[in-house]
Amino acid sequence: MSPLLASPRQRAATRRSASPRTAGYSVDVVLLTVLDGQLAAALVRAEGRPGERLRERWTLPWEPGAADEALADAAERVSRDVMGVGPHYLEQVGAFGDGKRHPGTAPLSVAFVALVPAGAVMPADTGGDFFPVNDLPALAPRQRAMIDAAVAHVQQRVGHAPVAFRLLPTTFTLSELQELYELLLDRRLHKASFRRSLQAARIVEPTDEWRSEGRGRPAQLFRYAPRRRRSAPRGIRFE
Amino acid sequence: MSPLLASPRQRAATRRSASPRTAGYSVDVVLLTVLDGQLAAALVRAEGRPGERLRERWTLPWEPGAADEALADAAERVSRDVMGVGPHYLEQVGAFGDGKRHPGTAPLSVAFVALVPAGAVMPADTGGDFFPVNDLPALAPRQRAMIDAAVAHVQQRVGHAPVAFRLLPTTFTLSELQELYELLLDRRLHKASFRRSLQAARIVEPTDEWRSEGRGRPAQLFRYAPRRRRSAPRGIRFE
DNA sequence: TCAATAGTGTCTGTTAGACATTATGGA
DNA sequence: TCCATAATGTCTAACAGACACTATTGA
Repeated sequence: MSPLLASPRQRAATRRSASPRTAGYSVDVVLLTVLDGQLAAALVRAEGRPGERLRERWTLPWEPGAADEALADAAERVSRDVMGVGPHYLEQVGAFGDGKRHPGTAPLSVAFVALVPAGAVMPADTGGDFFPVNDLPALAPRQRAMIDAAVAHVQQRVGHAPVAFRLLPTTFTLSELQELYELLLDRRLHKASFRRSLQAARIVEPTDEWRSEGRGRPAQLFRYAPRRRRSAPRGIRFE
Repeated sequence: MSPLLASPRQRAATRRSASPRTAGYSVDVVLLTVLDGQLAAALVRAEGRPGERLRERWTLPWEPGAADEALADAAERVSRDVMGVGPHYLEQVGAFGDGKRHPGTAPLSVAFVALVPAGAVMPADTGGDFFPVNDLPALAPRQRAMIDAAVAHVQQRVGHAPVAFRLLPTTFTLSELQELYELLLDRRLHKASFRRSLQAARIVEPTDEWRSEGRGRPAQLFRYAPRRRRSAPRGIRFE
């Protein structure tokens, strides 16, 4: 079988089988997207070991770590194997061990979080699917912990990094953007204040397109377009 | 030699020598404190390999990871080996690999940051010292990266976790607290506003002690005493 | 007394949130 | 036409920062 003809799933499975360059850790990627107004994570079918019963089992996409490679390169490859294209946002979440079980035999896993724009489709040959993070199938405990940490990671960065825009298509309405912020922050936001802050921050620009969504006035579409703007934050936040 | 009589340095060195439970990663700890108005990190003398020249070499305190142990437990033990007591604050920074060299042979290192109150003394038998993070001796590239990331980690959390209070003695003046915030945030703060925000947050309480520091009016000493106070942050911060 | 630092009261500009109003489409 | 949603103007309370002032010590 030529590697050029292998599906992403086959390539990943080949890589996961023991190789000489394998080190004692795995690189796991939590691909997050928005689905039906909820955060959802990509899972792929776990390898069925010989003798294992047939119930469907899922796992985070992962591959064994190589001793001489940058962690982020491995994570990007894992992401591309799942979605067909590289992620728009990829960041390390941390290392997980603590004796919790993992599909691989590695004692340690390095988790990454990748963001997938809402509506992006996972190629069929990936053999995976997106699951709402609040309604996940049974997973290895360590992978469950990595998903929780990835979601917390994104929530913590939503005010300091353009994570929300990586979860939206290139154009979007301001209501969609606000709903996403409310989902990530888990609290309601004031519409007028939200738009005032957006305008002051100068990180979106209007397009000349409008979208009519059922009843009501059509909404203008915007795109992410951060402008040079340096403003030291005022005050301190104690917590 | 009985382990009960061994110094922390000897215990750590014994643990670093290859053991059956060793996995393919190391646990490195960046112990930060405040020294002369600057952030400083703890370094210990590197093991002199046979045939190596005599120039003094330094390394972050570390030990090899064990396959069946929680990462944080190893990091706490490393911290205790350096300072004699467990740290008041310990948090994982992330995993570092990327081919950069490390004193050990591990392809991967998990970095932790620990905070040490200003003025705490490192036991003499540790064989280590604190170095200002802006004036470090030669270090393995991976450890240099871990120190940089640890400092950035603390700076990012200063508004959301009580990291500043872990870098101060149990009692302190409000001017000392403000100077520390200014050091961590790298910007000047307004005195009256700083104290108003402190009062509103109710995270310090006055003691009945005062300290006279050379000339000028003596300052009242405060202690960290967070009270139940839930206030959702207002607004969003775009950046 | 002067100098230096701690601590506080008052004023002002900015901004988050409440509220109301207009705009513009579909049913 | 009515209804739903977009978009925006106005008002107010909260708050950050400027400034000035008092308080209390050592030199």
